[in-house]
Amino acid sequence: MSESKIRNMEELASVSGISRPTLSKYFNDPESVRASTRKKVEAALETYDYQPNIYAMNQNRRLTKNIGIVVPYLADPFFAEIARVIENLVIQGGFRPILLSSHGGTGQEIENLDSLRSIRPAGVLLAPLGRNSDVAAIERFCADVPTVLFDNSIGDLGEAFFGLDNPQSIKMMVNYLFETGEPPIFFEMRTPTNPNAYKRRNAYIESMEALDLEPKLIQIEGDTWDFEDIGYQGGLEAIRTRQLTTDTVLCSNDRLAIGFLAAAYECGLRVGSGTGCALRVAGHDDHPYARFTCPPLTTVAQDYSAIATRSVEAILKLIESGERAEQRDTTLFEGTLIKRASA
Amino acid sequence: MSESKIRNMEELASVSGISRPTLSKYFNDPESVRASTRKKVEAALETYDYQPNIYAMNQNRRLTKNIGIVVPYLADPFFAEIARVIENLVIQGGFRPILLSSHGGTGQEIENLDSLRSIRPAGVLLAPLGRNSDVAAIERFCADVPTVLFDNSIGDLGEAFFGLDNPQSIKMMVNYLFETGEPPIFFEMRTPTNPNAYKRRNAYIESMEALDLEPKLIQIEGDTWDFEDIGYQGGLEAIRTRQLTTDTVLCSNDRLAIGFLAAAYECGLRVGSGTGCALRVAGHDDHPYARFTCPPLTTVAQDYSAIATRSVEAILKLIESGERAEQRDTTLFEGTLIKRASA
DNA sequence: ATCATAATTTTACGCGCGTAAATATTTTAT
DNA sequence: ATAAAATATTTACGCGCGTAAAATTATGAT
Repeated sequence: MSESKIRNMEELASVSGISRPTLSKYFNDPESVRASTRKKVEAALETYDYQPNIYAMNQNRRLTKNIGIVVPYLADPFFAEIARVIENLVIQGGFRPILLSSHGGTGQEIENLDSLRSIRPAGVLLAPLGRNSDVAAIERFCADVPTVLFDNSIGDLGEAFFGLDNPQSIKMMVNYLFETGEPPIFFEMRTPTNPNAYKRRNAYIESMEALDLEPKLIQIEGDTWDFEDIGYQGGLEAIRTRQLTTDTVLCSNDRLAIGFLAAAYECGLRVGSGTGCALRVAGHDDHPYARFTCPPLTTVAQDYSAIATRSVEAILKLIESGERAEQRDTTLFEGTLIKRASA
Repeated sequence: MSESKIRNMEELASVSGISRPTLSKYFNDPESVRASTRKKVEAALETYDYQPNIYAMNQNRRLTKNIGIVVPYLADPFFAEIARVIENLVIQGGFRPILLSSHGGTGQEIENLDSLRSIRPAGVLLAPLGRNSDVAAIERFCADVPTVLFDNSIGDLGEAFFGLDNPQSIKMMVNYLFETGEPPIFFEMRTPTNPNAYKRRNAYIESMEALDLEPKLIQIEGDTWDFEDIGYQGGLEAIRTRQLTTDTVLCSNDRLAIGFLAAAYECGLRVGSGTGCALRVAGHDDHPYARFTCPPLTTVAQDYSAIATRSVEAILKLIESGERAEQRDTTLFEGTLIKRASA
């Protein structure tokens, strides 16, 4: 291994005996050159340690190998996890993932899209903020860049959408709670930041009415992404002002539930389905920490992996075909009931 | 706003009446041109909506405006939080953050560094995996790229290091626990992935000996980054096999503590410092969720913000000066005791 | 008004690679 | 062996911008 550094493709061409245009072709897609030349190139690459200048490459290519991934809030382990899976799939697909978090802010989301635009990505996977998204800005972005939405849909923006079937999952949970005890009251933010939350509220109401039960909502204030704290504060308030008209609470998501559990604990309410428990609490999403709450949280698991896989497949297909989808492919995955000790 | 799209700097030059080299200078640093020209450029920019091609810029600049940020595990909210703060500071500094997670894997860490190398960053902020890091690879990287380490130091690699003063923080916690009850047993992984853990172990032993107490360790197995699960499994085992020779447990970090709390709950052990409690549990790091465990977790807060701020300052200074540090600047911040209900 | 200084413009070249067209070579089929 | 098809090479140009040097213009203090 002489390891003499090579500065550009020209030099690699001379030492490998392969012409520069062919090398260019090789780096664009190794399969596009004859097997014998591929071998020669790879042999040279092993002794000479060179990699093409990514800026020069991308400046001239019609399409970069970049795929943007935008999530609303990376400090939320749910999004961190799904982003991790997506990143790996993107790399496997031969592309370079660019992960950006909107940190819960409209401005940041737009900046992220602008930032992505400036690197001319081949495609983008976007989990939008939802209610706080600048719809017009996203629409413009989707017009310019092939974009697949996940987790959270906005109108019919994007070439495809993959997410959870909220009506199904909430109905499943409501029915389960009703069958095993008192019907649930629904604990949520009054003005949620995210469309899924609205769908869940509506699904709760419909599920209750289908059971001939009266829906009851506890709607707490809060407009940040500190859901645990919002759930905690709101939980304290709800408990102290005796808003709990039933012993069963269904939280709109696990992070709210984690906060609510902390509030219940502080108020001395024992949570669980066993005897001696004052309250049952269920969440939604199967947050990575839901297994470790006290008691462990009954919830609905989203199929992370399916959402990630299908989203990546969709964007890769779009990129490969070079065309836009004739019609938006919307796929909703069913949730799975995860029974734990809390309800 | 005619909004006629402008394709390159040449065109902007003709419509703005400013020469292209001056425009180039402006985009490199708006402050470097005369105020009157700056105004003209910005006026043109408002009507013509143009932004320089980032690839062409970076191809020719000596230094890009990219700053890499590498954290060991982004699904850990601690790193997600600190990364978020760092990202913002980097943007404020006029640079473009590139956030990468090593996902707990040596291979990924090296890939991240290689990936960063290929985009020729002006500097890198690296929180290494620690024990699992490929030290030689990181050393080579540091030789090529100005790098500041944080959270976790490796030998004396990097131009600077900012992290927690583990001996101080652990001693503080041990003393607190001893003064308010029984001395703590130390709950940790046998082969931690991270140097801080070793420092904490040693600090625990020294702190106990300083108090003329016998250090006791519970060392559990596990080599992944699923600390909650490791703490949970290890906690179950420790409780069931009666390894707890005292009623006070100091966990090496909050994520282990979260798992341990779940185990204690499952075993029916009431945690807290009040009467009727069987166990006191303390953690370390002030994890974002530590406030919401049941009971809320007594822990040591790291000064996120100081670590982030100082790290960014250091890398910006290095970049600006264009020189390497004469000697490594190592700064350890003191932890703050956060008293909650768990101990 | 005068001059020294600072900023800008002009001109020109280079960065590393993509890509197209024409030509040459290799592979595959007959 | 020979022709047809596939692949590689040669040549040449362009991408959008950084940057250096020299010439020009604007600025600000006296």
